[in-house]
Amino acid sequence: MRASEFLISLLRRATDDLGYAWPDKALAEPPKDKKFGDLAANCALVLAKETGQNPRALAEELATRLRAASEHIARVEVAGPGFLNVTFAPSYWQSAVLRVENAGEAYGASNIGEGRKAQVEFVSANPTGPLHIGHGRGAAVGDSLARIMRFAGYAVEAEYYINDAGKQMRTLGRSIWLRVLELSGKNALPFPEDCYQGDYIVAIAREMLAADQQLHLSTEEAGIDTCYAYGMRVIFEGIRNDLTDFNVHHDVWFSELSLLHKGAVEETLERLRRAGHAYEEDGALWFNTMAFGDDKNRVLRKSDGSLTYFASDIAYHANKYERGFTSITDVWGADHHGYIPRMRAAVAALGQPRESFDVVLVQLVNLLQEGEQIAMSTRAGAFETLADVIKEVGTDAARFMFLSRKSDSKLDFDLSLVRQRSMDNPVYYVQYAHARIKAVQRRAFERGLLPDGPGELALLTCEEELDLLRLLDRLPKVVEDAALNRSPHYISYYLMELAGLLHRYYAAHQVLGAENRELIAARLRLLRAVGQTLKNGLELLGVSAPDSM
RNA sequence: GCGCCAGUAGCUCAGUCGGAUAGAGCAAUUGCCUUCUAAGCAAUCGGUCGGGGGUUCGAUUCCUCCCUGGCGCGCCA
Repeated sequence: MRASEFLISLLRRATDDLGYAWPDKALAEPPKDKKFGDLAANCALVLAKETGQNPRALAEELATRLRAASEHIARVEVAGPGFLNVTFAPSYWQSAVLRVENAGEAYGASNIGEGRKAQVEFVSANPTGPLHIGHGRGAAVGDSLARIMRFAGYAVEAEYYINDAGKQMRTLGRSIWLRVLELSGKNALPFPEDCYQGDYIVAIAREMLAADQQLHLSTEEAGIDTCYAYGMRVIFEGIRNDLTDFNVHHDVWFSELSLLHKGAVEETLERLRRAGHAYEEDGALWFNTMAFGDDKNRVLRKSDGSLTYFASDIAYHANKYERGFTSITDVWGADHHGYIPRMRAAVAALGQPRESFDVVLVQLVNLLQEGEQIAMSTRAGAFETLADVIKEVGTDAARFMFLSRKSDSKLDFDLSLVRQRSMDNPVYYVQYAHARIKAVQRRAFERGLLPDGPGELALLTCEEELDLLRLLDRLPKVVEDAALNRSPHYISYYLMELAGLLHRYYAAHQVLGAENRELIAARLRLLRAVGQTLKNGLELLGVSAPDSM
């Protein structure tokens, strides 16, 4: 059991003995200042507030009981307004190594998800052009979130929703078709503004013409259809390749068209109508989202008979619930935030609990070079696409950069910084810690010092070692928090801190140069546990843990 | 005009279901490589947590009013 859980279990017993119910808001966390001990518990403060008691007196009573409660408790002090500052015996922290060794690759995993079926949907970019850097951030966040939730005990499926129906797909076909005509010298008209401008459209047109030199002789209708089918396939292949290169995995690729073919959208509209949430007005079909807190009601079917995106999005989410997910997380670009109230309204109208649906907003990415903004124009400039960025800085550096910020805040992505090997670019700092450990292990092996030696963990008593042990102990809690708050960046910050402690330890103490073999063996065990923990954390971010750098 | 997000050290950012003297990296200054990887370590410097009120024993955190920036407010997709 990790330390904070252990402490809370002791405190629960103590409060029980005193005849109080355990306050759920009470926490046991490392204090800001180490001089306050290993963990600070605020339960006396919370309890005093609830019961109108003197917090310090209550804390004293709890402290007395706590001191007698376990041999692992070395010291308990009442401080400030009524904190319980608790210091554990080193033996407790040393046992963290055992917990890492026993769990191995699973260290940090937990079961707070209780096996609930959870879906994380992310990227879901329309297959009308290559992924750009903003999609990359959503991809990193969604993919990492799926990994983290899986590790925290959810049964996670990662999904990509393909908007393969609707007007923009026809626009794609038309864009390519017009380029085909242009390249064949048949059309001197200026290229329309509402068509896709990117160079990739021209490239696809050229490719198609090379394969079929008679293509431009088709009728417009057939030409557009051909171009659409071909273009979508090429672009979609490109998207899948980019995601693979970016170490991003989706379990399910869900087609909007398949929903329409099944009649699921009509069915959903009928369902809303029967439930009294949809009504006809001005020749259109409306959804009364205001009844669920939205600003205004929204159109489902326009007066010209065509469906809105919102209609198929509702059907899509209804479908998610039909597939048995009880936790649904959508990762959206922040420019879609205005969509949240109506989607929440839809979830409520479908009779699903509010907490079953989450949206993680990912803010736009500001692409810089040497501190200067690179214009994200429609022109296909250098480094605009995700593929270019990966090529330029690598998957590890790009993912770590995306995941080391709260997703809902703007991100300056400076190519020159992400390329740099400095603390401005912490991915190397963390990876280097792992590589250093591996280097020591290799050297130990060469010298015949087995990394698997028993090593008396009780010898790990210096301050740097205890700092590492205390932090190892916390990983499971960090993963839980990251999963519950849908915040992959918690993992990044944890890893930077752990890497920092490792580097400090490395500089302060010789592992292989320790006084005796027992101490060497104990330190090798500690290093191995730290290495495993770094690796597990990096895996959650989808970043590699290299053995050497 | 309305709504969402943000404003924390010179820069980039954590922290915010109320807690103790607000943290990290970078930058700046100064040390540390004949010893396990210097992509590293140590030390110094650096703050009215955008501003004003309020609630509280206690507010960067909660409420309220402003200021600044980004985004969004279609029978668009």
